[in-house]
Amino acid sequence: MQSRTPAARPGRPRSATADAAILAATREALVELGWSKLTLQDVATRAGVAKTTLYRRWAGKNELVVDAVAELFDELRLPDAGSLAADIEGVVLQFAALLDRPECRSGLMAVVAESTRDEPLRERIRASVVERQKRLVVEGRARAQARGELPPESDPEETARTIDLTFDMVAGAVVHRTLVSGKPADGPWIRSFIRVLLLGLSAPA
Amino acid sequence: MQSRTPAARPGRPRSATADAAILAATREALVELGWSKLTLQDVATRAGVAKTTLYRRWAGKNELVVDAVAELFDELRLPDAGSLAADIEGVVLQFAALLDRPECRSGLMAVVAESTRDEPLRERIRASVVERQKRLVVEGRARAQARGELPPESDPEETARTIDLTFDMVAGAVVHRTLVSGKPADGPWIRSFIRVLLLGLSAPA
DNA sequence: AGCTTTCGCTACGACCCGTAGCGTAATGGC
DNA sequence: GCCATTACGCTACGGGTCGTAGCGAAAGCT
Repeated sequence: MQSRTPAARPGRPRSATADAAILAATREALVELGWSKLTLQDVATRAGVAKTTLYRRWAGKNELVVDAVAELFDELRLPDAGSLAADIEGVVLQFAALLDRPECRSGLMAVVAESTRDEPLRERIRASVVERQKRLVVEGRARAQARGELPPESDPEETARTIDLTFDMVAGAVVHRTLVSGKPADGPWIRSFIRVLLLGLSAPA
Repeated sequence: MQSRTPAARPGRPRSATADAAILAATREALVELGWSKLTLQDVATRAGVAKTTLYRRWAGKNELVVDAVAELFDELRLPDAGSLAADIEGVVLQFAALLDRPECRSGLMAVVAESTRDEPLRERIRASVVERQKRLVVEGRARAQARGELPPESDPEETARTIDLTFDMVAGAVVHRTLVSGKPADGPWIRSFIRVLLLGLSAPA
């Protein structure tokens, strides 16, 4: 994602091993210390590299944590469970498991908070974390429409709005349940959530 | 909320004026600096008090910011607009306006992130911010059931679960839309959100 | 008055930040 | 193989914040 110049430059290339060690050390420090007490000094020591190496690759703590957390979201997959409700349940279970990991809990919300006053950081989060999640919504929605479980749409703008709305409702509810209410997004909760999402609050129990 | 001892202690009482000045200065610093660059040094100077006074009243930055932000949530009211959809729209509009204020954006998410590794802080947020919002859901739900817009429930445990779910879905969606997706929770968005919330995604357009 | 608590002020050691400079290691171009 | 170029480890630095301690003065309660 850095650019289209994989190795066009002369000179000694950057160590990919160091990159992986630094990101792993960052997650380790997030687990033990949390975001606010995490220092680049400490991360460098854990990773076995010099502090200056960190500053050569990342602008600061925020960018480093975004990259470290973003790797976790690579694991998200959309299972084909046969029905829309089952597909959503599968994805949300994975998402809830991610939010259960301490390196994700403390890191993700912190950088989102920072991104409210840092537009480049917001864009970095959008590209490496949010977009990866939203793609699952797009695929799941396409499948459901093909199965006739969701009403089709013709207007592309209306479709984009519906996808955005669905994404904000699903991700927002799970995040709020987990991090604000502080209760687990487990199977029973997810199923009642999906019922409301698909049928609405007005539907009888 | 501190205890049942309003002025039972002898000696010089704490200055209520200083309290208000400190909380206002905290919000001002949040707007100008954001959470991560906010220092208690700076807040004390803005408020015209000594730094040591801050440490006598608050354990640290997190607790101070929670109290400063919590005051903003006092403004939330549940208007009686005649229908459930209109009531929700009124509340969500207020909530979106709150999240539009920079002192709220940067402060609220940051302390929520911190609360993932600080149980007392989580409880402080729950009591002074979350509970205040949830009460709006409880009232709105009661009104809607009285009007016959929502199915009644007999099991009190089931009722509590439904209220929690509704709260997480509403607050989560608005927060995610505003802070993660970075788009405004304006009138059109709110109305399409309410449609899905009440009728579900399966409902035809 | 006398007691108690708060307040402003100063000072302190500890820590982290972000950068600079140096010598050395590793690679690509010739 | 040689050289230019870049990455790396290391050390050191000024500047800033943290959280605490100690002091004398101020302000309220009884």
